[in-house]
Amino acid sequence: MLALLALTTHYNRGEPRQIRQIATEQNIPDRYLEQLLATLRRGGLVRSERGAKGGYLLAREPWKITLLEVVECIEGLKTRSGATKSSPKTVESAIVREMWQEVRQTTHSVLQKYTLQDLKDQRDARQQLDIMYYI
Amino acid sequence: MLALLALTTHYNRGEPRQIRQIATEQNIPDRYLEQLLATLRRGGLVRSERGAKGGYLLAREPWKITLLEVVECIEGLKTRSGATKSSPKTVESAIVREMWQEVRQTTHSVLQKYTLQDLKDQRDARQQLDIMYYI
DNA sequence: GCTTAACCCCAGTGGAGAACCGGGGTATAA
DNA sequence: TTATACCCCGGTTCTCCACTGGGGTTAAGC
Repeated sequence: MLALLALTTHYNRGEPRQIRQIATEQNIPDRYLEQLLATLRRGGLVRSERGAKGGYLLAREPWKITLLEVVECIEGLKTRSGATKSSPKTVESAIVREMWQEVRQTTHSVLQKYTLQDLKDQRDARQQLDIMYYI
Repeated sequence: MLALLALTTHYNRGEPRQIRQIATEQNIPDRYLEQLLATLRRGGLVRSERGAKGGYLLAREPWKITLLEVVECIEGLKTRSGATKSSPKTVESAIVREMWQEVRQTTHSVLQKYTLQDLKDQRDARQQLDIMYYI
């Protein structure tokens, strides 16, 4: 999220952002961040440019990338416990499962209502506030 | 959850329910269930009677026990990553943290709106439906 | 009182996933 | 041609969860 927020910030510049920079700014180990960004690239959320002066860019406009997409991309759309006919053996387990499904659904709807742009806007507003308080 | 649902079912009988029975009915390893119930007891959600003919009972009426209480009891009200002055270093991380906090809050509100009684009612309704379809 | 059924406490094991590190390879600007 | 930065793959460490096992203590029933 921090990395994508960083990419969002530099989105309008049109030029790629390097792993190293993001890593040092956001205190993320760079080799680790590399893997995360690779996953996001395979998921079609960012694109990369290789070679010197290369780096990463958002693949789409930041207001078209929801946080839900981000989460599902990096944690891989888990259909856990082998969804293939893992039958809800008892009525009780089915009820409990559905209850958890509802929980899951609400978190999805929260994550879906925010985009990277929203995050950036919030951050900008917060920074403005901090400056005003500082004065 | 399954164990508590079982206890809810037998709540009106006033007599305790044994770990073994619940375990076999709900396909839970009994030694494991023992620990979970011990945790729930320490959290004040169930009470136990020792000795022969002992077992577990709900500590309160099932409509006064929310699923949120259950979850927080067994997973221990985590203030993760050492909440003690783990300062939100950057503005970005603060924003992201607050976003996750909102997700967390919505799951809490979902879990809070359901009680064990609700779960039991749902199960009873489901069972009735199953019978009708069977006929 | 003795047995037995049940809870009680504590200490460990195994697997999964997340975070992270390292060693090389490949594309591209200068 | 070289330096930069992405690319791929494999391994390590840590933590949590589910689960197991070895003993204790309480209390009902004979």
